[in-house]
Amino acid sequence: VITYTIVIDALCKSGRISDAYHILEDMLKAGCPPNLVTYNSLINGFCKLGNMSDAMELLKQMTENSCSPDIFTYNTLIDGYCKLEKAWEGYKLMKEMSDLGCEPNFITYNTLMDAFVKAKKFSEAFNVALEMLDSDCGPSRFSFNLMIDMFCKVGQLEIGYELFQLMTDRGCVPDIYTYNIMISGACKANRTDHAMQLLERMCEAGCPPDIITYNAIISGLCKGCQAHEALELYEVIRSAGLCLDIVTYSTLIDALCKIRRMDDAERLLREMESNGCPPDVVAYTIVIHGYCKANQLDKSLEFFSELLEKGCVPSLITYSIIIDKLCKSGRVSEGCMFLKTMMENGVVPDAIVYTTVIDGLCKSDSYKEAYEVYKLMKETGCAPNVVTYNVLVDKLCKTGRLDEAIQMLEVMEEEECFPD
RNA sequence: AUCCUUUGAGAUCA
Repeated sequence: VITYTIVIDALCKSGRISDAYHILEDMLKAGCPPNLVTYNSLINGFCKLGNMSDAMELLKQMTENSCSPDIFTYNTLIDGYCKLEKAWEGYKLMKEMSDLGCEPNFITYNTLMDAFVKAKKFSEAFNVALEMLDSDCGPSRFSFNLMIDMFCKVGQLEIGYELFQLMTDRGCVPDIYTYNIMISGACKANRTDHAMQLLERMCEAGCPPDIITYNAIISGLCKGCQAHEALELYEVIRSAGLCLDIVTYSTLIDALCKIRRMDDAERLLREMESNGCPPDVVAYTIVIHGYCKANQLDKSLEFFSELLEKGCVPSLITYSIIIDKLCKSGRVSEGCMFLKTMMENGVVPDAIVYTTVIDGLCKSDSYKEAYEVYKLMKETGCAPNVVTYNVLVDKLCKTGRLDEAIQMLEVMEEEECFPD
């Protein structure tokens, strides 16, 4: 059995699921009954391929063969659902296993929390965190890191700090992830002062900052309009013996763009190239955005071509930035054309690009066309957000079409999109 | 045999 199981697991991990399944059939024929681990390995194989129906089928089959699923089985299945963005199915399965007398462990909770956070379902994630803390599953350092991160992401720094204390009390030693998560959280909440304190604290705790730590701080400083301070860190990083990575460079380039030092930004882009760190889409997009803000659309378009020449694939954000600038430079029809090109290149528009175009059309007095785009976005299953409605309502109000504006507010209410 | 967490780019507003 062990030999068979090892082979099955290896086949599953290299994606050869049907071969693995044949071995299971051979085992059954040869009168060598698969054990729990055999089934778990195969279920994991199906789950990793996103084939939940076959995975669930195996769950049934193993039960019939008097092999009861254990915590590994359920965790594997829950993770399978989570990776398919069906965290709710995973959550239901957790309740089910609990009812069947198999208590979830910290891995079960970690899996679900991570999935809910990635789907931005924070209240659900919060709920799972509470269930975990209430249980006696003994959350791991990993669990605490996940929880702290999710509270930081919703701006609840204080809870993050409390959890930091709690984990220490429970004998979990904070690691570099913990510190980086908290530093990034503090930076995002515009508390670079806290971030700096944490930086000192981690050094004292014998956990030296890494490039990710500095990247987080640089990004925080840039957001707080302290681009100059961010640029000073360049030297600090060097003297700490760390290498700048692609994120450091892009963040610094963004800082330079924000203070309109486009020449320096461009120089740094060239420098990263010669330092063996070739710019990616994000780096190019930052420069493109910088030139847009500096009213040099021609330069932006030059960098757009360069990006294509270098074999980078423009992202939704790259397109959005150029579309926005085209619209705002009175070249709305070109903006619309660009949107079309983008879609032809297989990039699926989101609410932000649609809103960008709608805004462009509104501002060029083409409410009718704007409304057409709004309808199109709804037809394609893209939900308009508050900003979309703000743009439309603003235009209606400014042109004295108050009745239609009020109607629009009613639509918002129907869609549970609440005015801000 | 199961989770693998932290850092960079986009839209409205007097």
